[in-house]
Amino acid sequence: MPDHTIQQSLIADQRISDPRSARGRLLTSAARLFREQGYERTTVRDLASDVGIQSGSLFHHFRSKEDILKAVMEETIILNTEIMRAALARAETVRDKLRSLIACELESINGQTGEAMAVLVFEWRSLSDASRAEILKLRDVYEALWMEVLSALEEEGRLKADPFVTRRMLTGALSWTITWYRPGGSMSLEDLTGEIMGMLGL
Amino acid sequence: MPDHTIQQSLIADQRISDPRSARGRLLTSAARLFREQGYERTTVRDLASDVGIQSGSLFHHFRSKEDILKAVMEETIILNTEIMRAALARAETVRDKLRSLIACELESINGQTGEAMAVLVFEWRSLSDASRAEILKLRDVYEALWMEVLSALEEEGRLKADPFVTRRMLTGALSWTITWYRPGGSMSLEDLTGEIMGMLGL
DNA sequence: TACAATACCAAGCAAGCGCTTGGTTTGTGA
DNA sequence: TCACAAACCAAGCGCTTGCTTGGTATTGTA
Repeated sequence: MPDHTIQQSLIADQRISDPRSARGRLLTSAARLFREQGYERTTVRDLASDVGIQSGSLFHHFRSKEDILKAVMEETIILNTEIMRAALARAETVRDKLRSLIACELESINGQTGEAMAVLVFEWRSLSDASRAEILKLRDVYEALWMEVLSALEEEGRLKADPFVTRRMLTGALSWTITWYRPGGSMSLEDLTGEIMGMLGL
Repeated sequence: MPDHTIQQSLIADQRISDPRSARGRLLTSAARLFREQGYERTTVRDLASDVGIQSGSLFHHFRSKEDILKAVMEETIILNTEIMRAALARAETVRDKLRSLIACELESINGQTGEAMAVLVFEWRSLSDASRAEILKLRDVYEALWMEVLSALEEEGRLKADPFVTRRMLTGALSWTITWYRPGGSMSLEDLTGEIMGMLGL
C-alpha cells in the first residue's frame, strides 16, 4: 500500500485531518511556522495571517494555541507509524526490516512531514503535562516497532552494541539530519540509508 | 592540564566568567532555566528571582535577554573547545584521539556544562542573526578539531563511512544522549564511549 | 574618612500576547 | 427557497513581557 493511500484511509477513519480542509491547512502552516521560528515565538496572529484569516478565527478550529501544537505532533506520529508498519510488512529479512525503519524515519524527517517531525523533536517542552502524556503513548507504539526489529537482530548476533543504546544513537543521528541534509543534493536518502547501514556494519 | 585548571586560565584571560561572580552565577542559573523551560518561556523575572535580585537589576549585567543567551552559549563553547584541545594533546594514536573526542563531547553534554550545551542545541533559533554568526565562528573552531581526526582515520582506511557523514551522525547521536542518559546509573560515560566506538567498528 | 564606582531596588511604561465576544457572511441539506 | 449551522470578522480585554528610569545601598581605594 503506497504512502498516500495510507494517508487517505487514515483521513477516512478521522484519525488525521485532510490537508485540503481548513483544519489541515492550518496544521500545515503551523508546522512550518513552529519549525522556522519556534512555537513560543510564533503568535496566533502570525499563524492566522499565514492562512489568510483573523487571529480570533483560529479559535473556531482549535480550543487553544497549545491544542494546535498537540495536533501537529499527534497527526504526524499517527501517519508515520502506519507508513512504517506497512514498510515493515513488505520487508522479508530482519536486515531488510532495519533498512526499512531507517529509510522510513529519514523520509519522515526530511520529506513531506519533516516540519512536523522537527516540531515533535524541538517543541515537546511547550506541551502541557496532559498533552505530553498522550503524545508519549503514541510514541511508545512507534518505538515498539523499532525495538522488535533491533531485538531480533541482536538474537541473530549481528548487532555490535546493546539494542536500546543502538536505537537511541539512531534516534539522535537520524533526527539530526534535519539540520544538515538537503534533499536534491548529491546524496539521496537511499544513499544516506546505505551509509548508515555501513556504519553499523550491516 | 586538568579541566578545572583550564577553566581557571580562561577566567584569568577574561574569556569566560568566574562562576562565583554575579555574572557567572547568573549564567549558571540561566543555563538551567533555559534548559528546563526553554528560552522563550523563561522570563527575566524568573531568572532574576532565581539568583535573588529584581528583574530590572539583570540589565546592569547584560544589555538584553538575548545577550544572556548568547553569553551562555559562547562561554560553554570556549571552555569545551579548550578542554578538548588538551585531551587531544594527551592522546597518542588516532584511534585514541577519536575516543577522546567522543568522551569529551559526552562529558560536556552530560556533565557540568550539560545545561549550557543543551541550550546551545535547542535554542539557537532565538539568537539574532548577528549573534548566531558569532557563535557559528566559535563552533567552526571546535568542529575543525573533530574533522582533523576523522580525516586522519579515513586516510588509514579505518572509517566505514564518509568522515563528514560520520561526524554529523555522531553529533546527533551524542547530543541526543541528553534526553535519555542518566549519570550515576548502571552505565558510566566510559562504558557509553566504549559502546559507541564498538558501534563504529573501532 | 571621603568619594567614586559598582550593584542593586521600586515602580512602571509601551508593546505584544492569547483569547473572548457579539455580530456577519457563507455553504448546505430539506 | 429558506432555515440553520459552520466559518469567519472587527474589536478589544486583561495580562505578561522585556526593558527603562530615578534613586539608594554597598564596596573598594586613597
